[in-house]
Amino acid sequence: MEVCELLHIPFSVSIVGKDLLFQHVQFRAGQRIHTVGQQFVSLFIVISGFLKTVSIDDLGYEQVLDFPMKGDVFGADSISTKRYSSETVALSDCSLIMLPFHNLVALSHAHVELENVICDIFGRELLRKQAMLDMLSAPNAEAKVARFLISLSERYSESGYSKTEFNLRMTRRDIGNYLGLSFETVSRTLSALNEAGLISVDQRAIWIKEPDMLKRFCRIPSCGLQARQDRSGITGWPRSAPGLLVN
Amino acid sequence: MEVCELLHIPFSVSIVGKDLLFQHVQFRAGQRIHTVGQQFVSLFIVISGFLKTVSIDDLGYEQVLDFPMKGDVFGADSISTKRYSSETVALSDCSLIMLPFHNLVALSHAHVELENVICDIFGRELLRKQAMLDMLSAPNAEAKVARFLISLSERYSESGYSKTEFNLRMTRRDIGNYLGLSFETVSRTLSALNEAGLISVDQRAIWIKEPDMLKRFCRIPSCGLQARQDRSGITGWPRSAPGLLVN
DNA sequence: CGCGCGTTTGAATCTAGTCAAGCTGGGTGG
DNA sequence: CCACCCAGCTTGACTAGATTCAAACGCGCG
Repeated sequence: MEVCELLHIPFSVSIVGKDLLFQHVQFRAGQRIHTVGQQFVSLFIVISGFLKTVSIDDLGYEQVLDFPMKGDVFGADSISTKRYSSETVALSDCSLIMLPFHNLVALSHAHVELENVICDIFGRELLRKQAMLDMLSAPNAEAKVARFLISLSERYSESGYSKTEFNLRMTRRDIGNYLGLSFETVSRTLSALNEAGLISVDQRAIWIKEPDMLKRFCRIPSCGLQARQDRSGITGWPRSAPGLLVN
Repeated sequence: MEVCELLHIPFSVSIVGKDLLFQHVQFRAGQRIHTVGQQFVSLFIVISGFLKTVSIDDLGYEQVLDFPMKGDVFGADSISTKRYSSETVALSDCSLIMLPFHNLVALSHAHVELENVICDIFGRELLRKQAMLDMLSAPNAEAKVARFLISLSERYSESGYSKTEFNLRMTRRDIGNYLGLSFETVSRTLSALNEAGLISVDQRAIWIKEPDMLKRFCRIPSCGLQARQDRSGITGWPRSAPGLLVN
């Protein structure tokens, strides 16, 4: 079953042939898959292409929430509200599978082995949000951008692309909005990482030259400054490794 | 059924009497409910008391994720990983209900009307994370703290406490870590809001004097500066209300 | 009473935001 | 085919706002 394949979950033979329940849909770059306020009907799985999902508050301010790509599920954050709370736009031509949530629930009734597929989808969504929190809570701009690049790198490699060379599909502005930075800062930070020899940047093209170095930047700011989390409550110490003190 | 009551969800008579499946547990202030790496067995519902959940990365850096209180469910972010990815500590004496996840799943098999209880729990968790993202993505310290206070206020009022007068149960340091600010900035910002007459602060005691004013601070910085989201991509315009432009 | 933790407040520093100017590359129309 | 345009990107200069370091105060507790 194609769906299971994309999600990397095991599937049993009993459900082979149910593919017809879920239809494929194609979108061109720039098209909107769903909009805010629209009634929630289905989840989407990305087969190919790149997208961005944006929440828009009552005052019209936008906040980029995610950049779905191959194998990702989106729309899950609207399950509880029954209406989409965000909109997602195709950044490139892309093809998706629609998973009408109703069908999914029905299927999981009929096939007990699918029970945890729903849990799994939710779990993914939670992990996704957690990852985003990690980026936003990074100590400074360098760490945020570094984490963003590492995260992209890992997701690309999971989808079978190169882990070290890829193209950014979104604008600096989108990245900045996503990370809570101005787009100038994103641009400057990329230049700085380039200058430092950790990566190579040419417009949208990224080449991660020193992944390990870059990973170190995810925590420790460049100039040897303290990481921001030093401020965190050290309540609950000592931890398992008593030798390693964060301060 | 007490569980349903706490979660504000309807319950049918068919499940009355199943309470015994879920046991109550008490904790004293400072005790740890679960720790990182421990095997995931159950969710917890807060009956009374206040807690904080903290994630701890491989380097020992802490990040406050949540401050659960009456009616909140915690532990849900560990369902997919099978191990707790965070730890939660009691900030005051508190009593909880344990919901062994396995039992919950079994129950939902037996009683179809419970089907969406699980969805509901996940939905709450997603909304919680979204709320946290909103705070972290706020344009500046004032907005973050204002949103934090408003959010607390709403949660208190949902639990039957006063919406305008309450005690902070966590330290400035915890708040700072949660919001991505230094604890000095938190303290200063509270003082500034106090000075401005919007709230009254005395150590842990908070009194929200001008809720509406405070809510305005959630978006618009004090000195009439631009909101940070101005930077966001304005891709996808025009929106439904073409008159309202964010810029 | 004195110790320690949490809090407040001050002063200096520095990061990231803002404003502005110039560059690049892709697409359009003359 | 070339010139133009425009959105996106880069870079510089200045500044507002947050962090850092430091000192002092209040409060609870042994």
